[in-house]
Amino acid sequence: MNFELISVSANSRARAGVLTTGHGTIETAVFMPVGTAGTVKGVHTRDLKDDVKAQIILGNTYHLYLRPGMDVIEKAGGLHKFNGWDKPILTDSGGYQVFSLGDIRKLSELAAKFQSHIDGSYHQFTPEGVIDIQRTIGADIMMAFDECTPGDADYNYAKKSMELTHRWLDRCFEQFNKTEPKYGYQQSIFPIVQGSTYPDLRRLAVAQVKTFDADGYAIGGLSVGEKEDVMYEITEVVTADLPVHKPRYLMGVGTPENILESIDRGIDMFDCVMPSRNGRNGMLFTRDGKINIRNKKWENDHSPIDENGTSFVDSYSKAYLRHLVISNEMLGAQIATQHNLAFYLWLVKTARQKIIEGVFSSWKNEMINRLKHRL
RNA sequence: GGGAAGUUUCCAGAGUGGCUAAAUGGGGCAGACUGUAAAUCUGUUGGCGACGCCUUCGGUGGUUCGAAUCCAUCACUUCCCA
Repeated sequence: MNFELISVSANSRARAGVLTTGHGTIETAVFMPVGTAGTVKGVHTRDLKDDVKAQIILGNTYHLYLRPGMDVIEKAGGLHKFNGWDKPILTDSGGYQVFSLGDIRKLSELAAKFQSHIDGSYHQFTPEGVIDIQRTIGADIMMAFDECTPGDADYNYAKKSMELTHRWLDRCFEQFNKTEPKYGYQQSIFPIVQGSTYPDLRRLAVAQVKTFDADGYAIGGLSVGEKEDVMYEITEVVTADLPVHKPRYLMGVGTPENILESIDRGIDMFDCVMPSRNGRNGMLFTRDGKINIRNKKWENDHSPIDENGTSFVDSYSKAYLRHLVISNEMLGAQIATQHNLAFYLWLVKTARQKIIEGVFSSWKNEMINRLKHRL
């Protein structure tokens, strides 16, 4: 994997780059649609590629491991073959599930033990096992197995949690180094910086993570309940110390505003369920602000969903989409998801362009003002 | 022609003397959603000069301190027998 910085903003840390993987190149800053179960819910790979213009999508270790299971994925020849997506894939390690499935798991030094949310069966993830699973999935970018520390963790818990993540990181790399890709292309592993909302812990974490010469570095444990200005502050602390010549991935972020602010602070890669989940739930993101398409005011608005939109679905009318969403028609969720993803991809692509043109900051400020609106 | 059951707030449907502006579901309206246990979840849904008041349970008239709940009568609906 190779990362080349094309341009860096003069008056901020914003960067434009090109990341090269075994499944092609990725122009950063990039937004990666989330496809937990091997599918970006409701969107065909064709539309994802040609219409949304996604460059890379996510899959999830925990979900794919439980269903369909590694046997099926391996027999398919990896996730790319299984779901028909021939561009890069990044898999999350299951660290977030350790966090979000909190009630049905137990952490120990050795492993995270958990109960399947599907059938209650008992399983455990070790750092080694998680690497093996991601080898089988065939992710271009695999994530280290971490504990995603909750946003309200006290200092002591955050420190212990971070240290566990670091010990797990050692094991992840050890396993990574003694195993081989299964499908003939290179795989990379990104460590994850934890340390919660404490700058000194975050600095320690960066230092620790940097001891591995990884292809890229992720920031985890943000947008998990802490205040937004704290998230920005921590992002700044972390990007200040990360290697300049490697991509930085801010996990799970965020709103369009969050993404622009984070690009400004030196982030290259993003993923978030927000455009897809909120889309399914009737919320649209546009460059002029947010729309709750279920609201009565759109009942007879026969204008396009988004006059400035880049997706073909944007020519459907608001009134029609409202009808679909309210009637619980599956096409409503599909259109809204596709629109939102296309918007997110447009947003980061435009940010990249503005960085290259050297006008990112002014554009960002203007954009954030528009995005705040509620239509 | 005879008999039976029923008529409740937008709909369906509980409630059979005071704790009932009235369960629950649907629908409506609004909100939430950040490495997806989410096509999910939450709030609200008679009116108002709102910690109180007013009007509601087919119509009318009664009984009672008090009625959606009991009685009489009228209207309508459904079912059964001719």
